Amino acid sequence: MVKVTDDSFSARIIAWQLQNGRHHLPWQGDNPYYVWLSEIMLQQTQVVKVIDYFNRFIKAFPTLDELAAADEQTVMALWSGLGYYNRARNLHKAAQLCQQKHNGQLPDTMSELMALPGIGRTTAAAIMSLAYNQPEPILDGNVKRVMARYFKVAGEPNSGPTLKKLWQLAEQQQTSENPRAYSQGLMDLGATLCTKHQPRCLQCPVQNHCLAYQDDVIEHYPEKKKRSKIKEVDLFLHLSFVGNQPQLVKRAERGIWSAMWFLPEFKSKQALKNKHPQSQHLASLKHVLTHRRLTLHVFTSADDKARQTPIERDNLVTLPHPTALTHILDYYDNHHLP
DNA sequence: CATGCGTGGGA
DNA sequence: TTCCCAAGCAT
Repeated sequence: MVKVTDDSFSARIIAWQLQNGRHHLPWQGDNPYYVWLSEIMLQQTQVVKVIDYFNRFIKAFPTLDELAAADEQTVMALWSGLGYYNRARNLHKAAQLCQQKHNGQLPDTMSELMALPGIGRTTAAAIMSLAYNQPEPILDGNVKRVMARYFKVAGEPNSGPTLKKLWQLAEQQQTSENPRAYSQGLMDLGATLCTKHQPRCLQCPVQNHCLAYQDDVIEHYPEKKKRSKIKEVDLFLHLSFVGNQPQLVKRAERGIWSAMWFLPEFKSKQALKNKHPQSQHLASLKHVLTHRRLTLHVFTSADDKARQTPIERDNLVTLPHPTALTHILDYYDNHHLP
């Protein structure tokens, strides 16, 4: 079955990856723990942002064993600022399950991987191909974009029928030749050449057979994602201090910033005023999430405004907290220091 | 199948 | 300013 010339899609992707792809990302290699951790961090997040978090994380937890042995607060604290915090909780749970069920190792089959919390088909397939070099097709945002253009796949990319087509195409193109380079190549291509805006088609290794390129409709594929309506939400928050430390409470297990430490929240201004009659309005800050547009109405006690030193934040290093907390504290410092 | 779940950067 | 979305998954 030796082909003299292999002009297939996968062969071109692999050749391009080996020559032009990324080879020095800190998680690249055959360490399944590194690959897994990076894949979780990279869900809906960009590489440039993940690198620092990844390096800090493996410094604190160099192995799966050490992650499993850590307490959840420490794990989540290292996730602070990265968003989608249930990823961190699921990661920690999954590490403990690996110890209970898989002798402390990350499993190497699709079904076992997908049985772990936080791992779906794409993440499992990424681990299979990148860590174990097994031929398993991935379909992340990059691959969806590449496939949708190359094969001119119409339809909203996350709708059932379109997803089915894209998965079929991903399966058809999958190769057993060099699964690691192939998966990495698809992602590298999507991230560096086949970008959403201004794709660099002239440098693309599969430009010759790309249907969207041939018809000059690259910018129309894939279709735009359907977006659910963003709701406006008002939060009423109370900022107080003991010494220089902001007083925080752990949020509920469900909802936005679940189980994260934040300012005490009230259902209304009236409820806040009832509990803290002396408090005064400090500011109303906007904070936008994917599906919510938050207005953070922050109230603080009059006496607090006499503070002359910056807020003590050392305790925040070990407390899981959302970025919004940092923004509020920054605002306070910027308006109350001499 | 629709919705919930962060954040920051680019156009 | 506003919109879009980046290596998705759970419910």
